[in-house]
Amino acid sequence: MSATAADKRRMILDAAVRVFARQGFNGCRVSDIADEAGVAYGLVYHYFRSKDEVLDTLFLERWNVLLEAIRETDRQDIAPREKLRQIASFIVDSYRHDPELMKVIIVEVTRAANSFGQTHLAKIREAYDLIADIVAKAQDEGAFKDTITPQFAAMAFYGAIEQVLTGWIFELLPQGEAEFEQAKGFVVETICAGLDRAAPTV
Amino acid sequence: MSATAADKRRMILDAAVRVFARQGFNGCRVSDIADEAGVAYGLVYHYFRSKDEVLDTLFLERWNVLLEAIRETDRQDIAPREKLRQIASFIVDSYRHDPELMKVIIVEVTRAANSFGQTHLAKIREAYDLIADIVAKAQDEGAFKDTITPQFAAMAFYGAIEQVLTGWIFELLPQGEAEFEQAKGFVVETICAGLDRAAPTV
DNA sequence: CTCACGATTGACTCGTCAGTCAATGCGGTG
DNA sequence: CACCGCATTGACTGACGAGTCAATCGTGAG
Repeated sequence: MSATAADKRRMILDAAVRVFARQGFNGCRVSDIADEAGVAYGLVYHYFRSKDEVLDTLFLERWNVLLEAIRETDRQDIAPREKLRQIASFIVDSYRHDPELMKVIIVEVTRAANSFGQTHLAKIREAYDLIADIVAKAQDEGAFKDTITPQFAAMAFYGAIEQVLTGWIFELLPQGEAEFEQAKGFVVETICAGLDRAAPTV
Repeated sequence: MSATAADKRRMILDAAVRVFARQGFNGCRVSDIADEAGVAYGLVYHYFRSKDEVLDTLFLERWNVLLEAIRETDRQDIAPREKLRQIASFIVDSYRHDPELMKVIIVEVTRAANSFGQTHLAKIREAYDLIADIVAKAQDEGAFKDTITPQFAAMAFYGAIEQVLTGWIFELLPQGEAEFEQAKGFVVETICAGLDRAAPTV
């Protein structure tokens, strides 16, 4: 029994991740993806309308998982700091599990968001808004000080994590199991200390 | 008297900033740059070896200014927190002064270090290292706690700022004079509170 | 066994651009 | 004025690569 239809589609997506990570979205040919997947050129166009749609699909697939993870975290009855820790954890684990996919999402999609559809921007904004909501709620409850707007806090939080991933992606930071765990703690410790009510407001 | 030779080169660079910001590096033609500059197609190749070299030049020009600003800040005999504040200030002001150029640098270069020469990575790393040095020195002096490695701290700091700029660039955050000033304070307050010795280590 | 239909193939088309180059303009110099 | 050398022009070329499509394969139903 050979690969079924759905499998081929998956193979193309997985191959695309490797190719995009290696050569960049603009630096690769559709034929590179087909070759990497061990599939004929035309089959890519059987499953996807265009090269763009392949990238879109990868992004949406993963980003929706992230959004769901954030919502799930927010549903729990735990301290705001713990929520942020779970989110940081999830993102770092996503990188640990599939660094190439995260590289594509961080490096290629942001750039693409510029040129193609605003669709992605809306999705990305959803994540920021969810994080901002968590911060806003924490401020209402008095857990976080309210001298920083939730929007800025969300940006600082997400930006810090993303930059650490970027450091790993471009080998500007050493990476390994120890660093992954360390990073979760560092990011949350740093950002939350700054947001915490107990922190001195300078 | 019409524009001199050096002026034309400058005009091409300035036009490139506008075009790259509007259409992205990959989404524009060299002829778009020439048109925007009000100059013949071939002249671009008189001053630059290739389309890539135009982007390279823009990036290096600006990044070297940033590096010099960081070094100058570090030379002063002021508290580490004040140093970070000056750096954040410089970056935000760079955006205020020329948002299109910063957009190009952040979106097309920093995030594209992948496809682009590794040359840029070395330059980018220099900035991170300078910031990390400031943090390391602060830890030695006991001003910052040493539970966070200087490298991570540098990433968190730079990442937080860059993400705020990205928010402005993609209109995910409101921008204006007030926001620019606010942002400087927020980023430094948040990150430094987390790094400060006085902050609770969780 | 045969038909039908989706899966699969890869050669081909067709537009798009980066980069070239021969021709022309123009300011300075002797 | 005559000449030189750099600045400037824009039509042209050659490569490249996204997307098309007609032909072939494989399989499940009748």
